[in-house]
Amino acid sequence: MDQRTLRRCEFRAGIFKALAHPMRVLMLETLKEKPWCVCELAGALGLEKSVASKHLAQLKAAGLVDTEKRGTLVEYRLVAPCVLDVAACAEGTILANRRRKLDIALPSRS
Amino acid sequence: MDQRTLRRCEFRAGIFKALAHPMRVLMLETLKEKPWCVCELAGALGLEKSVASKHLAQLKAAGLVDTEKRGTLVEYRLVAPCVLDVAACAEGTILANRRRKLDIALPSRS
DNA sequence: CACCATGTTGCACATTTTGGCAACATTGCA
DNA sequence: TGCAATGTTGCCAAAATGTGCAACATGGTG
Repeated sequence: MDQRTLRRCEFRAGIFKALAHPMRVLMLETLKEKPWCVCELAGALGLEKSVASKHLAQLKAAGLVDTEKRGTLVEYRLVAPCVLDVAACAEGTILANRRRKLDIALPSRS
Repeated sequence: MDQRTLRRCEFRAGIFKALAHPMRVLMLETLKEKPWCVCELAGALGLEKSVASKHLAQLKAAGLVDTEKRGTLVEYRLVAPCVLDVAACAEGTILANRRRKLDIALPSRS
């Protein structure tokens, strides 16, 4: 409960908050392949450009993506690919545990 | 942009949303050592018991923790420890990248 | 049974987040 | 210079979230 622990939890919660939206997860997965500019992402995902820009700004504030200006457009690229691996790990663990509980609840299916 | 991809992103965003609060992150880190009941956690973290219960309910709905009734109290235990490793990985990557950018911006410090 | 400890739920209120629209800034080009 | 393309920001309304308090449910004990 010391201040240092609280700071760490706030920082990590901030990272997770940036990931806590389906469209932002989808954006990161899209950026995994190659950098995209805002209008490309907005078009591919069916978003208003302002909405896409705001989502990307949140990801950037969390340090998950970075930008590079190229003339009149802004390229976003993924910084921390490990968060996507983590998402896959968590999803796998949670689904496996959910299945395990169902097997216990319904043993007749064995 | 197919439905299957969208479902996956929604599921993962749901996991991250459950993690997107400092107190819930702290709860998971606390549960890493051993199972705790609600009143113990509430007391240790300085929370109303109702608040602690609601946070834990969110973690349980996301599949990150599980419960076991022991008489009049309810024990919560961690299901997916990998999310804590993910948090550490992401934090490390982000902080390293942040430092790298500062070094580029301020090369005189080398 | 009454009583207490533990958890959960309902409600009200404040805060935060989200999406859409318009306005503005910046860059490239004719 | 004017104009078009790209991004960002400001504002607002709707939706979601967080917190505290009270009420309720459940299980153990005298």
